[in-house]
Order: sequence, then C-alpha cells, then structure tokens
Amino acid sequence: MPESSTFARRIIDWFEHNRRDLPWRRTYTPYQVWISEMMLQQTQMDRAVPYFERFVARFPDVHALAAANEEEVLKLWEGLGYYSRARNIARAARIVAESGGEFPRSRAELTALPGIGPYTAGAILSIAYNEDEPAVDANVERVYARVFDIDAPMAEREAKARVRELAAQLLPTGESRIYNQAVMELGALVCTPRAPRCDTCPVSEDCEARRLGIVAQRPVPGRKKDIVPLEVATGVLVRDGRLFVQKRPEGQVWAGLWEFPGGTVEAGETPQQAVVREFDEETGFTVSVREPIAIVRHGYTRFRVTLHCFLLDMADASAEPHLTAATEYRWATPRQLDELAFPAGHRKLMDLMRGDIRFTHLFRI
DNA sequence: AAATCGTGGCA
DNA sequence: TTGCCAAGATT
Repeated sequence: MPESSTFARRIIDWFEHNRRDLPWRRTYTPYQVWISEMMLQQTQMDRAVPYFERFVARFPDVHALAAANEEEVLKLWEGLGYYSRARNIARAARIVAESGGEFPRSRAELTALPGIGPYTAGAILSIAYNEDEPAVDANVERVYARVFDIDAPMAEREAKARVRELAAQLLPTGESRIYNQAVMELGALVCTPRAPRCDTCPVSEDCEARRLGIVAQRPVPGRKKDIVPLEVATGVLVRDGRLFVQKRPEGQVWAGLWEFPGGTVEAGETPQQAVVREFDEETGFTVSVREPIAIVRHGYTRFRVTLHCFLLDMADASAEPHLTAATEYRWATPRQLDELAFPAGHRKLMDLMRGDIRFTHLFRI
C-alpha cells in the first residue's frame, strides 16, 4: 500500500496540470454538477459537453427544469441515449423544486431521487459540496484495479467493495472535490482501457500491475455478452406533405420518443412484407411499399440493427389509425419533426432522406 | 444476480 | 467489419 497522502498528492498535482477545461468545472453549482453527472453516466466527456451547454442554457436552474415538459427535455437529450436519464432528471427536478429548491446534501436524500445511484450521489457530494465522500466509477475501478492488482472481475461484489474501501481510505480529507475528479481524469486520459500511458502516470511507481507487467490484464474482464444482429423494417408514410409518426410508450426502449412505425423482420419474411405487416399491427393502416429509401445501420445495447427503410403508400387516405404500440400519433411536417425526439436510427433516416434527391421534395415544408 | 437501457468512436 | 467500451441506475 503506497503512503496515502503522497499518493493522493501526486494525482492531484498531475490533475492541476492536465485537467480539461469543462463548463461544469467553473462554478460547481450543485444543479450543474448534477446535470453533468447525469449526462456522463455511460457517456464519454467530449460527447456530453455540447449537450450540457444547450441544456443549462435552456434550463438554467432546478425551477426552470421543474417547469419543463418532458418532450422538450427529451429533445435536448436526443442522441445521447439512455433516455430514462432525461425522464428521471425532469422528475427529480420537480421533487427538489417542490421541497424548496435546495439541492440535497446527504447521500440518503440524493440516492432517493430518481436516476441518482451510489456513484452520482458521491460525485455530487464531493464535486459540488466537497464533502468527504468517494465517487467510484469505471475509471476509478480501473485505476485501483491496476495500482492494487485486484484479480477479480469488477462485476463481483467483493472486487467492488475493495475498490470502494480503497477510495474511502485514499481520499484526502477536505479535498474530495479535486481528488475524485483527479482519479477519474487520470483513468480517462492516462490509465485508459487500451494502450495506457504508464510513462506519464504520476503513480506508476506505486502500480502493482505495472510492476508485474500485467497492466493489460487489469481490470479482469467480465463475461462478455453476445451482440445480436437484428433485421428491422420501418416505413415512412406521407399524406398531404405530412409524415406519420407515433410516440413510444413507457416501459420499453426509447420510451417517450417518436418513431416511424415498424418492427423486426421475422423468419421467412422479406423486409417489405415485414413493414406492411407491422403497419397493420401497430396502426391498422393497410399500406404498400412505393420504393426503398435506404438501409441504416445502428446499434443499441446488445443489438446491431440493420434498418430497412421504405417509402409507403396508403390504401385508404382517409383511414384513422388504431394504435397498439404507441400512446399518440401525429401527421407531422418535416419542420415539426425537427421539434420531436427520435431514436438515432430514425433521425439518421430523416437526414438521409433530406440529402437524397429522390426525397428532398418531401422535406420542403 | 443478471438483464436492460443508446450511441458513437476506436482499433 | 466486428467487438469493446464509456464519470451507472434500475429492476
């Protein structure tokens, strides 16, 4: 075990010289720290920054956010993924605003808010309030797994407990704001998953995995889950210059986001047959394929999706939809579509159509 | 405990 | 092209 105060000091000194300039590192208001940490869950820093800027510009404090409607919050989250984070943020803002607007300052109160777990609570307590609380994320786990040669996968409770214990022990009193960020920054910039830059690491002398030459084997990888290829068909139905979209219900992927109807291509079925069947099942509309638009590839969670997209015609232009897979529908102009939040694959589809001479006329409204 | 929830960048 | 992974939370 390295001497804890010099260990922490070396990491803090390194951080002072290498920290990235970030918008939420300017004032450390609890609200901004909270928003940034929610955005950073399972998301890399560079990707979150522009979302953060837009979000706090539109909702500068917890009261503004509490008054927001969920649609607008989701629109600001579009493309970031894990949309329950956005819905939880809106819910938590209402809870905080109703109890006076003061952001909680204890781990128990923070964890009670939707979307805030052990890591985010520790991050808010330390970064916003400088309370002596550890904040253990994947960066911290990786750094400590290497420095202390933890030989069990982080998925195991014992390994997690060991890291948490170390994080609490090594935390220099009164410096959690800087130390917790410093360890995470070290993990993000130096002690990286692949090709770590041990030659520039401030604690390489203390690193047991480096001494043993097994840095690449720490942390021990957990069981990897298979990626499942998925064929999906979706259709763009146009009537009087407006496109048919529906809103996804709660309790499933992309809850609260809008989409073009569609679904998985079943065995023995062509994508064309699938989109006709799915439209019938989800809307009651009888449609036919006018022409293929594009094939969009994207992934989500453990799936790799090949999205077959078609332009459709309706048999009965005056038919009313009977929704079975959505809470709401709209015939929307392209301009109106831009105000709604879509999953990335469907947003890609729209972008492709706009850039395709065959379909630009549909997007002139 | 293990699955689920998104997305894009990287090698 | 495919697999890996990221400032995790929830059920």
